[in-house]
Order: sequence, then C-alpha cells, then structure tokens
Amino acid sequence: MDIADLIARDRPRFRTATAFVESVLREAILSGALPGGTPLRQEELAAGFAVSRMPVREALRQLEAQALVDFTPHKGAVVTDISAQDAADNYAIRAALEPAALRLSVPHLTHEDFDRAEALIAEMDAEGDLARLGELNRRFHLTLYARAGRPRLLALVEQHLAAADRYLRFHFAALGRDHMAQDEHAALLAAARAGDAEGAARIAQAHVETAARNIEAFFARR
Amino acid sequence: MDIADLIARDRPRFRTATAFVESVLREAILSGALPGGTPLRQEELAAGFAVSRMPVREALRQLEAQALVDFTPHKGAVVTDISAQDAADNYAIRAALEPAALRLSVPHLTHEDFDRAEALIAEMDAEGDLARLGELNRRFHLTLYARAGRPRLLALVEQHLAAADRYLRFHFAALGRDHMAQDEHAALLAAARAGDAEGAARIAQAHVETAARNIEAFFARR
DNA sequence: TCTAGCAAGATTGGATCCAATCGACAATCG
DNA sequence: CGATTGTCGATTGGATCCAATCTTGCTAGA
Repeated sequence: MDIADLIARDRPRFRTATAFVESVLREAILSGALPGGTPLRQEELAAGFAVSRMPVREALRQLEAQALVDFTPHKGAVVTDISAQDAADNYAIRAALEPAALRLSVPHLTHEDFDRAEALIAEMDAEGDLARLGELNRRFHLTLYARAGRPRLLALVEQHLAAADRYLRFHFAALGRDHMAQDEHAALLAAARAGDAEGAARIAQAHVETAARNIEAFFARR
Repeated sequence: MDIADLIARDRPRFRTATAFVESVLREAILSGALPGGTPLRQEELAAGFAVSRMPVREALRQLEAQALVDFTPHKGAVVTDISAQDAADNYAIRAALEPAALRLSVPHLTHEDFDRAEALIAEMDAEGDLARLGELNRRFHLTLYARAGRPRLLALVEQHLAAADRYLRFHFAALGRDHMAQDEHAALLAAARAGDAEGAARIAQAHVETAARNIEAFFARR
C-alpha cells in the first residue's frame, strides 16, 4: 500500500496531526514501504502530509524512542536498518516474552478465542498476499496472548511482533511461504485448547526459535 | 537530587537541548522526584530549563513512547502513575527477560565481571542511601547480563530495571531494606561463576517473582 | 436555588521564522 | 600536486507567533 493511500484513508481517525503522522510512518516502516536506511527529510515529509515540519518532528521523536528511526544531531532521521544482529535481538526478546504471555493467558482463554484463532489459521491457508499474511499471523498469536491481563507486556509483544514482519519479508523471499509453519500454529492452538499452558509455552518458544534460525541462516548465506 | 542540580551538572554532556531535557525528565521521573500523576506544563518546564517550549515538547513525546508520561490532546502530559497493575506488568516482563539475558550472557562472563559483581554486592551491604542502593542493584544485575551480546534486549532490561526503582521505593518503605535479598544476589553470582546458566536463570526468575509478590502484597494492604 | 450557557483565561497544537551545523566544492597555500 | 581552509547551499534545532481547545467561573433564566 502506498503512503498516499494511507494518508487519504486514515486522516480522520486522529485528533492531532502528530499522532497521525506517527502512525502512518510507523506502518510504512514496519510494512517495508520505507526500507531501512531511507533518510527521512522533515520538509519533504511535511509536504507529503500537508502539514508543517513540527508534527513531523514530534512524530520522528516518538519513532526514535521505538527504535524505528535513528537520529543524528543536525543530520536528521534515518529508518533503522535491519541487520542480522537486530533480527537476533528481536527474536531473543520474543522468545522470552511470548511464552510468558502465553502462560498467563491460556488459563483465561474462552471458546470464542479458540474459534477466532482457528478461523485465523484457516484464513492464513487461503491468503496469498504477504503483507496480509503477516497481519493474520500477528492476530493469531495476539489472540492467544490477549487474556494475559498485562497490557504493557502485550504492548511489548505486539511491538516486536510487528517489527518481526520486516524480517518475515526476507524469510518468505528466501524460503517460500510454506515456512509459515502452519502445523506449529495448529499444535499451539491444540495445547492452548487443552489448557496446557506449559506445553503451549514450549511450542511458542520453539516456534520463535526456529524462525530465528531461519533468518540467521538467510543472513549468513549472502 | 533536585532537578536544578541535574540541570547544572549535566547540560554540557548533551549536543541538543531536546536530548538534555529528555534525559533529565526521565531521571526525575524514574527517581521519584516527579511522582506519578504530576502534570507537566510545557511553559513551566521550558522556563525551568531556560529553553523554549519546543525541545520540551519533543522530549515529552519521547517519554510518551517510553510509557513514562501520558498525553491527552489539548490537555497535556502527566507523569504515568504507578498502579499495582503497572507493577505486575513490569515484574512479568522482567521475569521473562532477565533469565533470558542471563542464559545468553553467563557463558561469556569474565573474571573481571565476577569481581565487579562481587564488589557491587559488598557496596550494597555498606550503602545506606536508598537511591544509591537502587543504582547499585541495577548495576549488579546489568553486569551479569552484559555479555549477552543483544543490545536491544539489554536496553529493554535496563529500561524496566530503572522503572522498577519507582516500585522499589515502596518496597523498602514497606518492608525495610533487608528485603534487598542479598543472599539471593550471592547465590546468583555463585551460579554464574560456576557457569551454571540454567541455575542462574532460575534464581533470577525467582528473585524477580518474590519481589513482585512483595510489591503486590504491599499494594493489597492499603 | 440550581442549572445551562457563555465568556475569558490558560494551555496546548501547529505554522512560520531565524540561528546553528553539516557537507560539498572550490580556491589558496605549502 | 595534495592538503587545508573558506564559502555556500541544504537541512535541522530552536524561538516566536497564531489558532484551536479546554477549563473555570460568572451570569441569566427557570
């Protein structure tokens, strides 16, 4: 999706221009529309969003705090580029957080949650578009974590899941989309359904770690 | 330490006013000098820092992304207040991240690291000031995690350790400083020294979880 | 007396303007 | 001929100004 589309579609949803610019830029970075290393010129962005430089600057500051852009004084902001180290970092964090979220959440999951998760697995089987596939994958995992009752923990997981989409792009490009590991998703859901929080946590951890290995192998091979 | 002191001391260390304001405000919030719920008026802060409102606004945006202040459009920023839920969140995150960092770090720790950690334990025994005690505690843990080779993971751990100081203040007030659990620190160091990453990780997790229970009990009792 | 509404002050959001810094290229000096 | 320095354009950092919105308190009417 182009940036212009995002602008036209979402502007009314935000009360302030700053929040709007921040949201669009974040999605653009996470979706890969703005690849790592892209310099973000304030004037240019301001013109694109039809606002002044100020909301752009504030938005860039927020993205800096989220480690999505790098700031250098008097040189400006650049989209953080994705390295093998960053990927390893991301997966190490997720491998720690997601099993923890699962352990807290599984005891409180409802039938509706399980049904929704199952439907998402089916949708993933049918979906062809990669961006959409990443979105479905995120929603599947977040559905299973949602009942953890720890909003900050969930926000962290969500943030790092979204960031992982940037690597997922390489993942698919290198290995094909059958590496989405749908059987692991099914096993995860089954364990959660059985109330086996510990087993589910183990599967989730292994799930993240195999993904990490795949990405690592991909980076090593070039 | 007063805000005025921080201002006088640290201004030359920063290239830009924004970075300076952000740093001072963050420390002030984490140290408890600015308690939760404090409204942060831009004009007032700008006058205090002898700058205009703009760097203050940018700094506040960054703190917002770090969940240290809450923004409401046209109403301004307020220091995020610490609730039992926030504390539980913080400890859940740390209970997941710190053992992971430890597992990665222990195999690469050096004799110097162990010596430094041991010295920090001794310093904690001798230290009376609470703020300084929290700082020593942080440095002890971070020393053991430092060789994990995952900068983002470490940054997350550091951020949440620092945030925990806000709760630690209550912890000590309620339970006395002997609850610092120095014996657990010693056990943690011993396991790390023995190269037992798994054992160290277990101790660290238990360490965080008992702290979480203490805080929870404290919040429940009022 | 109580409430709805309006008006003034306070405060933030956004735009515009000026200053400081960086990068590149050219001119000068050894 | 190479290194250094100075100047200019581009870009960001910071200050000031204006607009939008929220809050507060007063007033008028039921």
